[in-house]
Amino acid sequence: MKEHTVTIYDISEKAGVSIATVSRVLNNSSNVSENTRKKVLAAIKETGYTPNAFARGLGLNTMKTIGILTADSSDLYLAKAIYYFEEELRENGYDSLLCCTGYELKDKKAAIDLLISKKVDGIILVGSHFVYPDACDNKYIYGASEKVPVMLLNAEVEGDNIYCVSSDDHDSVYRATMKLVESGHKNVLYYYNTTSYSGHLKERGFRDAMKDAGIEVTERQFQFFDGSNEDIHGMSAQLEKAASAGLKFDAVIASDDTLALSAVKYAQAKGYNIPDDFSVIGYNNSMLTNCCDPEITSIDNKVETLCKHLTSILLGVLSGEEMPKKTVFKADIIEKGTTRLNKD
Amino acid sequence: MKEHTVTIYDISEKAGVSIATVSRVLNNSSNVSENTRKKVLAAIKETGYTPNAFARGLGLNTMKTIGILTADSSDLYLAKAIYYFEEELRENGYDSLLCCTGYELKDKKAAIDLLISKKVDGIILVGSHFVYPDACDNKYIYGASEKVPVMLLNAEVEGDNIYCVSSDDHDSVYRATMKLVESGHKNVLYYYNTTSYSGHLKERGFRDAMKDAGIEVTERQFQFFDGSNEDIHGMSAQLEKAASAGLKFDAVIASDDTLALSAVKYAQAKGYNIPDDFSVIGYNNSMLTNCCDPEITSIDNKVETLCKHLTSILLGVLSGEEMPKKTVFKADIIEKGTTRLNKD
DNA sequence: ATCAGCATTGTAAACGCTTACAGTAATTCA
DNA sequence: TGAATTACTGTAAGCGTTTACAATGCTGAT
Repeated sequence: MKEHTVTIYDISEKAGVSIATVSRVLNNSSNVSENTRKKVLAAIKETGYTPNAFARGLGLNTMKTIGILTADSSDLYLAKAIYYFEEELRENGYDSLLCCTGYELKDKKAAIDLLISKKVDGIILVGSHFVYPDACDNKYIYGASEKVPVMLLNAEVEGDNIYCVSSDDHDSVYRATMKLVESGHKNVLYYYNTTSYSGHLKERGFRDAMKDAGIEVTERQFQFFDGSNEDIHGMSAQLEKAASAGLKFDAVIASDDTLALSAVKYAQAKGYNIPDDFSVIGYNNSMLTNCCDPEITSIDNKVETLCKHLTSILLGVLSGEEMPKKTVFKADIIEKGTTRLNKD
Repeated sequence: MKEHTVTIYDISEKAGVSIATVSRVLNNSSNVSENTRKKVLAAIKETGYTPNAFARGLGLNTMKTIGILTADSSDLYLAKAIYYFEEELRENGYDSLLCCTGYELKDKKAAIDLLISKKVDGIILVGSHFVYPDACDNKYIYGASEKVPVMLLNAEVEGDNIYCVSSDDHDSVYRATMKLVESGHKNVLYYYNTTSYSGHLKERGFRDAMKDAGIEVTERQFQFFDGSNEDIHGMSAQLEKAASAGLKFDAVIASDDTLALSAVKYAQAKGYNIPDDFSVIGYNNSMLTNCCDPEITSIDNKVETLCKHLTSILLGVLSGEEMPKKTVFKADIIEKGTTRLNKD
C-alpha cells in the first residue's frame, strides 16, 4: 500500500542527472539544455512524481498560499466573495486555505494562528464580522499583521500591514433611506442582524439620514434579528410581532437581502400593496432579490469589484509594491419592484 | 521589517534546554518535567513563537489537512456542504484546503495535483460534477486515489481508495414524479441544468417513473438550462419559450431549487394557480424554497447528514479503520405549497 | 559504595527541496 | 595554442521540525 513516495532523488537517478538539475527543470530555470530537460520531464511523467510542497516551502519559506477567513461560508454574500478571491488568487499562482471560523472571537484568533503557522503569505478577512466596534477587540488583527499582510473586506482597521477595501455602507444606506423618505415614507424601519463594523456604518447611515430629514426615530424602529440568517419565517414573524405590539412602519430598509425578503413576505401577508403602501430595500443585491414578486430593490455593493481590487492590492503588497491602505467604493441602489424612488 | 523569525532554536536557547525538549513540550509528550515545561512555555509565550508547519509536515509527511474540491463555492448547496465539512474536520483536528475548480475537467485535474503536492491527507470531491457519465473521464480520480483517500459526495465511482456517500437521487426523483402523476398531473416537465452523475440519476428517476406510470414522454419534456445557476429570469424565460412553442406541461420537477423557483415565477406570470393548475417540485430544500409564495415543495437530501457521515468515514479511513465504500441515504420529499401530493 | 532502573534531557539524522558555489566541457577569441 | 568565456551540471548546505538513540543524573536496593 504505502509504496515509497517518489522524490526528486528518484527522478534524478532515473534521468541520470543531479537533483539540482531536476529542481531546475521543475522551476523552469533557464540553464538547462533541452536534452536533459526532456529526460527529466520523461522521468517525471513516468513516475507520476509531484513535488513535495512542504520541502519546497521549508526552503523558500513561502507556500504561495493565502489564508482566507470567513465566519460562514454558506452565507450567500460571503460565499460569493470567497469564490472571487479563490479565482483571482489561483490565476495569479496562489492557493488559498479557507477557514470558516464562526462568529466567536476566540475561534477567529485560533484560526489566524493556525494559518500563520502554516506560513500563509497573507490573510484575507472576509466580512465585517472580524472588526468589532470596540477597538480593543481588534488587537488580534494587529498580531497577525506583524507576520503577514492582512486584508479586510468591508471593514476598516488602521495599522501597519493592514489594507482595507470596502463599500461605503454609511453612504449607501444614507442615500437609500433618504430616497425612501423623499418618496413619501415617514415610518421607516431599520431591520438588521449584525452589529459588526459595517453593521454599525449602515445603522449610522440610517440614523443620519433620518436626522437630516428631520424625522425623529425611536429605538423600536431598530429591529435586531438574532436568529439564523436563513430563517425567513422567523424574520417575518418578528416584524409581525413588532406590528402587533403597535409599531407603525410603512417601509423597511434591511441590512441584508434575506431580511428584506422577509419584510416583503410580512407585508404581503398583511395584504399591503408593494410598493404603494409599503416599500422595502435590501442589501447586497443577491439573487434573493429576484426570488419574490415584486422583486426587491437592493443596494449593490459590487462584491466582484471589491474582491478583485482587494486581491490586486494583496498581490501588489506581496511583490513589495507600495499600496493604498484604504480603498472605498460607492455602492449602487438597484431599483426594482419594492420601491418607487425616483419620483422626479 | 523582516525580523528573524522565531524558531525552535530560539526557544530552546531562551529556555535553556535542547530543541528536542521544546519539541516534546509542543507535542505534549509525557517525558518532560513540570519545571522545564513551564520554562519552555514561558519562552514560547514571550516570543510569540508559532511552529513552522512545513518543517513539521516535512518530517511527519502529513499536514493534517484535507483538500476540498468543488466546482463553485458560491452555489448554495455546495457552500453548505463545504461549511459542514470544514466544521467537522476542524473539530477533529484537520484543516481544509479549498479549491474551487470551475467545471472544466483540466482545471479539476490541476487542482487535484496541487492538493496532492501539498500533501493533503485526503480529498473530498464535493458535488456530482466531478463524476462524468463517460467513465473514461473519471480516470483522474483513480490517479488521486493512489496517493490519498478520495471521498465523493453525491457521486459514485468504484475504486480502491475511493469512498462514496450520496443521496439516492434516482429514488427521490422517481418517488416525486410518481406522486405528481398520482395527484393527477399528466404533463410533467423535467427541468435540469446538469449532466453530472447525479443529474443522470435524477433524469433516470424521472424517466423510470413516467414509464412505470405508463406515460410516454417526448424529449421536449426534458428542458436543459444552460445558463448561470443564478439566472432566474433566464430560467423562467426558457419555460415561457417552450410553452409558446406549443409544449404543454402542468407540473415541473426541477433538478435544483433555483430552477423550481423559476418555474413558480413562470407559472405565476402565466396566471396559473399553484398548486391547483400547476405543481412544482424542487431539489435540495434550500432556503430558496421559502422565498416565494406559495413556498416550494422540495426534495431534501439532507446535506448535513451526508457531510457528517462522509467526514466520519474519512476520519476512519485516515486512522486505518475499515470503512464502507458506499453509503446511500434516502431523501425526504418536503411538501409545501406548490403541490398537493398526498391525496389519500 | 555500587549498580540497576528510571526519569529526564541532549545529539544528530532524517524529511525533500532550493540554490550558492564550484566544477567541467565546449566554444570563442587573440 | 592557450586563455577567456559560455553553457551547463553537480555538490553540499540549509530550511525547522520530529524522534531514535545516547547520555546524564537520580533513586533505592544490595
